[in-house]
Amino acid sequence: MKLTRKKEIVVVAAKLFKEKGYSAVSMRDIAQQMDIKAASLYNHIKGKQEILSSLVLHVAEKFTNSTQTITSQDGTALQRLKKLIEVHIDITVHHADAIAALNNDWMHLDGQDLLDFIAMRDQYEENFRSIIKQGIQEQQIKAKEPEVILFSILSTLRTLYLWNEKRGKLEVNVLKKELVSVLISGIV
Amino acid sequence: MKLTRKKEIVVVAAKLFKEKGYSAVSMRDIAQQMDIKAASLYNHIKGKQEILSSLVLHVAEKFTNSTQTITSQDGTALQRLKKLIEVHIDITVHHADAIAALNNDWMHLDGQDLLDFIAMRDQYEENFRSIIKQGIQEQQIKAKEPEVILFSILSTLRTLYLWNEKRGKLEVNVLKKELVSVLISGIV
DNA sequence: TATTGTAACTAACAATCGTTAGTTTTGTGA
DNA sequence: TCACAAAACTAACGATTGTTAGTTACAATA
Repeated sequence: MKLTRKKEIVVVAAKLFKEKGYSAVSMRDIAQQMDIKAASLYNHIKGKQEILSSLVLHVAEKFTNSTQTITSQDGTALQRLKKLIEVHIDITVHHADAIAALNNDWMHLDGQDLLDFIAMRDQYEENFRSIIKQGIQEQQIKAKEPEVILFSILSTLRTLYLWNEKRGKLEVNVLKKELVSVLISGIV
Repeated sequence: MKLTRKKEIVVVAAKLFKEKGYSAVSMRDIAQQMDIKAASLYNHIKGKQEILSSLVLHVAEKFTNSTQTITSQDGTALQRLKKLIEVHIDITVHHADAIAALNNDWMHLDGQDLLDFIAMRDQYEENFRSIIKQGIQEQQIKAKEPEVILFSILSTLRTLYLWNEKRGKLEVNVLKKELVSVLISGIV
């Protein structure tokens, strides 16, 4: 595996991107965090853009593939929705920093990477939307504005990465159970 | 009102910050959008930092004051929660761009501005948390983990600014009603 | 008309940015 | 021990950053 050092860079960069955003983090910042000089980074990566795109596209694929798998399998809308929330939590717990970049820095991708990202994001949303519409049609889900439901669940899931640190003692399985309950059944 | 031109700058900057983030927007970008040169901006503002802080602190105060007012008034937890959601929607509709900066660029504040912001944010969250705990105590709200409930509602409200453009045809009052329903009663 | 304040301008500054070229150190396998 | 590749280094580049100094255009007021 020659990839070891490159991955190290990406992981370190992700942590810095999460704190200050892609644009506010310099190559010298990343290098300093690794105790090397900025120029040395270029022995392992092509440039700053490559760090961002490996970071963002990799985790974007995970999300898109997950929704794709779920929508292609059997199940009621509610079963699918529950599965979707759980998968989202799993990915978030393991890739919190990358998700920060996905949420906040995707617009700094360029060229084909940007197009690819947008395509994946749209497909992800569309899969999510279809599950909700299916649920409304099957009368498992209230006939509210589908976009309001989509938005409120999606916002919560997307921001989960911020909250993961403070999660602390809360077990992942407890979090899954509670969040599924809150998002689906409400709080009253 | 000598403030006219300054406010113009802040408004223009806010729109740019929303698209690319504070760090990726240069003073020359802002100036170009106003059809003047970058140096001319300094006839009206002290620097880039001042743009950010007027933007962020102003709207942060609105939020903190709102929750403060609500928690100081009479009402059940659910009534307060409903009011909180509605107020949040109102502020978001009128200050979407500033909220983008508040969400994504607050960490680029410096000195006292940063401390003030964090204090307001903490106070806001604490007010929110106390309402939920009150609701659980009064058995109006399910005895779930308070932090999970707080987090899921707060995430949705904080990300609302992103969704405000796509809201389009949806009336504000309809949005309020639907969102209150979804966040409190769930979707089933 | 003369004056004054506002708001624009040009030009330039030091600092920092991502990146490249060329060189030296380091570790590994023959 | 020697050779080679991996990975670090120094030095520097052109571009861009936020900002300052000094000057000019223009409108309102006295």
